[in-house]
Amino acid sequence: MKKDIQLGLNAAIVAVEALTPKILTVTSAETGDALPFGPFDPVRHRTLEIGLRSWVEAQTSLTLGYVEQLYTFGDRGRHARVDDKGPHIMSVGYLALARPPERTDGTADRTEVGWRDWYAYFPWEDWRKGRPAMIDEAIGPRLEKWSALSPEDARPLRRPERVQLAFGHDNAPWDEERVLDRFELLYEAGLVEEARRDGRESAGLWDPAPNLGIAMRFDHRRILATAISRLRAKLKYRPVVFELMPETFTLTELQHTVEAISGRHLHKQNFRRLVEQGRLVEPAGGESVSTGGRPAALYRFRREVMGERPAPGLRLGGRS
Amino acid sequence: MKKDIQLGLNAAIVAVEALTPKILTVTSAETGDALPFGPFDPVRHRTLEIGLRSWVEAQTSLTLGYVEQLYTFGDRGRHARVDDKGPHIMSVGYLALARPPERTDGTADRTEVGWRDWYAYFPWEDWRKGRPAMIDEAIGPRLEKWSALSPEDARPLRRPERVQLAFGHDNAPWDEERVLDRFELLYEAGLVEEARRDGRESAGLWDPAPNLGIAMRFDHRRILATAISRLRAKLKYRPVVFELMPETFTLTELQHTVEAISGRHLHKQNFRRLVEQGRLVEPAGGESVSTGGRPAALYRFRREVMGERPAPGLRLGGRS
DNA sequence: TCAAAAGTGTTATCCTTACACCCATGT
DNA sequence: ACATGGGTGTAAGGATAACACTTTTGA
Repeated sequence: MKKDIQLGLNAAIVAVEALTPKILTVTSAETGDALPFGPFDPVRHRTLEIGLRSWVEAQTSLTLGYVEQLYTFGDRGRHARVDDKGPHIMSVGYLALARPPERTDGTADRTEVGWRDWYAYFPWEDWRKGRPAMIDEAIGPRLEKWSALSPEDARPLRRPERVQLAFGHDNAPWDEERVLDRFELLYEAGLVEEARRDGRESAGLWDPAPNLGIAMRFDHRRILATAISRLRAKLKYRPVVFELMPETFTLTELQHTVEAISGRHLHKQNFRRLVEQGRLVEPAGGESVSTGGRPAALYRFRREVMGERPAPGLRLGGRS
Repeated sequence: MKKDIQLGLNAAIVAVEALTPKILTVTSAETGDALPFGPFDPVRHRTLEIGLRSWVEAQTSLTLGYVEQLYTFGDRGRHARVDDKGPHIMSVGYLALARPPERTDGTADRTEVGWRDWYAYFPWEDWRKGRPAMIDEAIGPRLEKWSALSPEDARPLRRPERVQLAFGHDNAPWDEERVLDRFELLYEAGLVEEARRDGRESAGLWDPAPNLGIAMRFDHRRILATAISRLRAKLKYRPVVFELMPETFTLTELQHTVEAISGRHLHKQNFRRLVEQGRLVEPAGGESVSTGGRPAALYRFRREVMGERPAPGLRLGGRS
């Protein structure tokens, strides 16, 4: 006996302003923060992506540029308490990139649409000023404890390895792309609010850690983690940063944008050489209105690279 | 007015035997080749992946190891003639890896389940013996013509650039990961049977090219192209090859497997150094039963790497 | 002894990383 | 003149790509 299903679309819409990566959220007093969500109506829209663009534009008066499908979730129990009665709702997650926000007018209701620093949801992901202290203070010890509870429990890997790989303890390197792995660990260990809310407190140790990021509705923080992972990875082999930049920009602005997304600090010259060797930009003429120092030259994206090289991106190397 | 939807799951199940990459297909006289397909029943299965594993095991008596979600298609018109009446069917594509097939018994009916060389569907993708002649003979000229029809039509890129990037004409390098891009070009240009069948003959030039691979049902060949692209890419940063290998193997067997998947010929020593430096394998003791020459040492996968390095894979370089 | 496949050694080259230093502008 | 950010030169170390050659087996 087949059962019919309803499909929802979730969008992680990203923009970078000055030094902060921002994500479009819908907040209401009752339910907290959520990603924009809309139903998919197969009668009105030919493809999922068309459906997504359509309601996003209607709700936020924002035109999306780059859009990419992330993942489809069919997990029962996504919607907190399961009753197994109503229609089954599945959801497809999307990543979308937008130009810096002017101001986004929310929809009516008592909900509020706005841009928020994504590191508010993942404070441990921002390494631009060095390794965040909370990793060694709040997260590390608690994950060690959880890890010791049943170290042989092996799904993909055994717990100690997972923790070490994800958070780079014991001089293992930090891999900024593993945003999702890290969030999943914290969830499984019961260290984020979502875990308790979903009734997993018994699984881990519900040892209330101070401020492991703001929680989101349903599994939206998981979708956001997927989006960040994907974006951080894609940066390196496809020129997606430019979807987030204005028409012309300085090299430092470009670097700051990449740093905001990847959460790492980058070496100035090496970054510039990368951009230059990759022939990703061309001089746009003119100089920026200086912000305190010497005025910077303006550049624009060289769209031609997309037709020249196989994988034009910013091959940021290991550290620094 | 929301309309309910039915969800189907498609699996591209891959195994490599000797020198050929194989894909599990379901063939019937009426409908031709198809990927294994099953409905998703949200009542019986908690997640999509569980649902997939369940019917694959039931139908093919094959236990899947590695499974990865590829993409969700909601395109109307996927199922050839649209009537807009029946339930709307969407499908989620999966990539799965299996050990070399012993023999897979088909389901009853008049359909036949079997393993087929994936290059039967994409003959232009096998570069192990050099650039396939059909690219310059059959494909090149026809795509040039199509490209010239409306060179300014720009979706992602303009046609000439797309063709050059995808097929590497004019000394542009061949990127073995762009399997999907290439198939989409051929489809848009009306050079594969699926295009004509879907009623797109007018769009391109229906200039019957000889044997551009065997067609598949619905958009299954597109899903397969996505699977190959993903697998070829993943090979390079995650140790997925070993999901396709027996417990112990020789380095040459490993190389042949990688070559079968990536469709390229690899340099022997460089490949070995890569494997060694990556610390991906360890000696298993013993030697292979020799097949005509000097017996080779046996190795096994070192699972520990997954816990040691961030992206353990076979970073196959540019060419050779 | 010859074919067939296994298994090294070595070099030129490029890319990555990290040094440290100079330049142009506003206050 | 000095603070602030913009903008280079260059050298050490490592990874890559390509060279050709030796070794061990079975027939």
